Amino acid sequence: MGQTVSDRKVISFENIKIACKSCSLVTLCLPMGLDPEDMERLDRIIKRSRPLHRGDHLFREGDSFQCLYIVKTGSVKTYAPSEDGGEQVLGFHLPGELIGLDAIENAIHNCSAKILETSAICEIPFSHLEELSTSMPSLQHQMYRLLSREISQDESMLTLLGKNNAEERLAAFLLSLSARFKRRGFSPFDFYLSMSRHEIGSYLGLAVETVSRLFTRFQEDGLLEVERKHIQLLDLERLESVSKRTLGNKDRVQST
Amino acid sequence: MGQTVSDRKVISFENIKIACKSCSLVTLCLPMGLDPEDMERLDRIIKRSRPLHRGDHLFREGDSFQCLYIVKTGSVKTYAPSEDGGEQVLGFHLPGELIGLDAIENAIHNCSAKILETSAICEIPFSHLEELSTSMPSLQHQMYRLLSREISQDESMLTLLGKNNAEERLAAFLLSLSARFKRRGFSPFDFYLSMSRHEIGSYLGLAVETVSRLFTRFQEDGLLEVERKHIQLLDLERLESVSKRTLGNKDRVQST
DNA sequence: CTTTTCGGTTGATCTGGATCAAGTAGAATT
DNA sequence: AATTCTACTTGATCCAGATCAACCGAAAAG
Repeated sequence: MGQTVSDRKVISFENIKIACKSCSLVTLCLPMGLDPEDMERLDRIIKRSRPLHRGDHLFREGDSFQCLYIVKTGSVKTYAPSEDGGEQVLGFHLPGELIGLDAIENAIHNCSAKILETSAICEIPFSHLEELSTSMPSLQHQMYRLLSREISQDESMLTLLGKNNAEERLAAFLLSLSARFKRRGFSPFDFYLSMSRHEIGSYLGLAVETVSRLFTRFQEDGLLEVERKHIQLLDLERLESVSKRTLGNKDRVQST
Repeated sequence: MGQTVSDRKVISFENIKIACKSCSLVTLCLPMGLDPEDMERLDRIIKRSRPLHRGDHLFREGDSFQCLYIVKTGSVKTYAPSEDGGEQVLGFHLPGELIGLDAIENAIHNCSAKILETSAICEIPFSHLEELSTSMPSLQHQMYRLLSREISQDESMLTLLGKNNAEERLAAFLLSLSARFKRRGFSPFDFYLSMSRHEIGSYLGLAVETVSRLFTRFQEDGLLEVERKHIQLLDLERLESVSKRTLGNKDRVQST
């Protein structure tokens, strides 16, 4: 109990706490680009929880904002619950991705975050982070970049929902996952979907049935192979072309 | 030429340059909450251009990112152009609102910003701002808040596009404008739309014709009075209820 | 003043994807 | 091993909103 987070001489199986500097995500995570000394200072304020399980909440809409969260392993969804029990999925978060940035403004979470599969999560008390960043220009810069990136991503999502039809949306979604897995050293062609069809539909503004039908069609067209949660992308290039035919692009995939 | 921006003893009609401390937007703009001394320091890095006109670009997608922009008077739209000449409108920006936050990450603008009506714009070199914020915790805090707010706004837009039908979207849009005008000391009931029906449609993921028909219907239902760009909201409460009936809400407006 | 242009409106029709309905198969529970 | 339960799939139908088409009227251009 008196032991601080950074004392990790004892490694227990249940409580793996890897410092940033030895974490494989260091090149795409918050500490990216910090010099060793700064990284050490940041490291000291990060808490590493024991693994969380499917269905656990990191936080709920309305909770007071204390920490930012980073996925170390596993995956997390964020969503805006609506009164009638429904939800709008706002994002799926893979290792190295920051969660909770939308809560800084009024210190209240305005979405909920739920674990999709057993995950390790790093927890960063925001007040400490902010304080630290006043004396660490490189950390401040990194925060600006990450916040800005989140805005860019949301904007491209707005474009996707505003202009693209169902098949374009699903293709773009799969390609985005593929690219993100690739950056993390996983196969970009062969992966497991930790989210349900329903959640994919919500994220893309589509009904479950539409998502299901599209998977079937993509498979018939030879674009991919899907069985339950396991998906293999067979033709990234064609998937790419499916994701961005808005008008006039007549090289349709024939399903005969 | 040797005269600095803060020397404004000579006031010319064409070149009105009001310091932040005497600007009416100070309570909702970037310098919000800064103490007088900090505000003065921020003030010195802000450039105030002569008025820009409808159709002028603040920046275009692909431009290198140098400055953030703040609307002082008038209005601006941001949009993502697509190859085929189309565009996705990403936002409409009113006085006090910051433009360009999505460009920080890779120092390239990934959307374009176009003036909707004659507007005065403040220009803030980001490198200076960032530098200043390292020595001004309150400014850094304000930047975090504004970036976070942008994310929240984009997320509620995602929800709007993902879950709400055409009439809910338009009602929500009008209410958002109304609230923002109100905060700025303008009438929340009676204002001019500086954007075209087409731009509203693009922003809301709807066809122009749908927007036009909805205006007509809302008018028939007594919710508002609209003539060309001039709009009067007659019943904010009912508009509110229109904006959030997703399912089951049966108190439909009868158009008889 | 006349003509053109362009933004907006209105009507008619069409369709992508929602909704409704039924069935299937894995995984969890007994 | 039997029984839920839940996620997913597939088919049939429907409808909100897109698209197509025609027209109108304000404002800009000649």
